[in-house]
Amino acid sequence: MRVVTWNVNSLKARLERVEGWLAEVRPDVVLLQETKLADDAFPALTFESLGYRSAHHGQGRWNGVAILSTVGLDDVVTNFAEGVEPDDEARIVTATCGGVRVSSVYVPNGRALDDDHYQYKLGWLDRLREHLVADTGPDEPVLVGGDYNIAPDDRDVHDIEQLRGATHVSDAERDRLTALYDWGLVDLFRHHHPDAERVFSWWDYRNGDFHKGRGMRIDLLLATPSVVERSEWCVIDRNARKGKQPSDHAPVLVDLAD
DNA sequence: ATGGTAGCATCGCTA
Repeated sequence: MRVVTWNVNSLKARLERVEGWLAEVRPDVVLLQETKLADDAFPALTFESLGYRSAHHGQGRWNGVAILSTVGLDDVVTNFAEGVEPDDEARIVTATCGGVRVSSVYVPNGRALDDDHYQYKLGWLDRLREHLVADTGPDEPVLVGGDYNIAPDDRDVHDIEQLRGATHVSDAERDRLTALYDWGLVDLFRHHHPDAERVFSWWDYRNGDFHKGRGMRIDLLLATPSVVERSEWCVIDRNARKGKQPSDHAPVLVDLAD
């Protein structure tokens, strides 16, 4: 079973590229972020024609997350699970696909450490943990993938000194990530590439950052131990960031043994 | 120190 996460930065602007990539890579489960679509504008029929069932949680204009699956799509939960304060924005959707409880998450950016949006980000990450406690357990097969807008450690950014005092690398954000690890999640890319440095999943459109190798690894596939054990391989498809009208994020892939 | 690009939707916001 091949599972991927990809922040597409507008599914409307990216649909052709996404379709082409799906035809080439043939993932079984696809976690999308930043669809920027209302639910009634989500191209479910397009994906159906490619063999995918889908669940979308959108609001139009901004945010929006989706799950596509060829291996079943059951018990869909939009927003946080029952018992967790719902979020005003469309940033999480959860479903059971091929026996794995998967979530597609789009963690708030944070903007700046002194911005209210940063407090929203920290609170959102607290609620993500509460969601996991309410929805499932670490002994279950769980995979929470998406754009976390956090670089887990200093090897996951191009130049840590330049980023001091910025979001994505602050202690408080990384503490929230650690809380998810403490619950039972493991960073699959880091698990498979313990020594990797400067391998990124996002590059700013500006300043030719992609071509200069200046990015961050902020798109993560986090999984519980039973999924980690089944994982054979985890990569970031940097090629998908190339060419005309790319998303500013590259997809992250994992293959799970049956 | 600033502003650079992209998407959506306006004449600014978000990233």
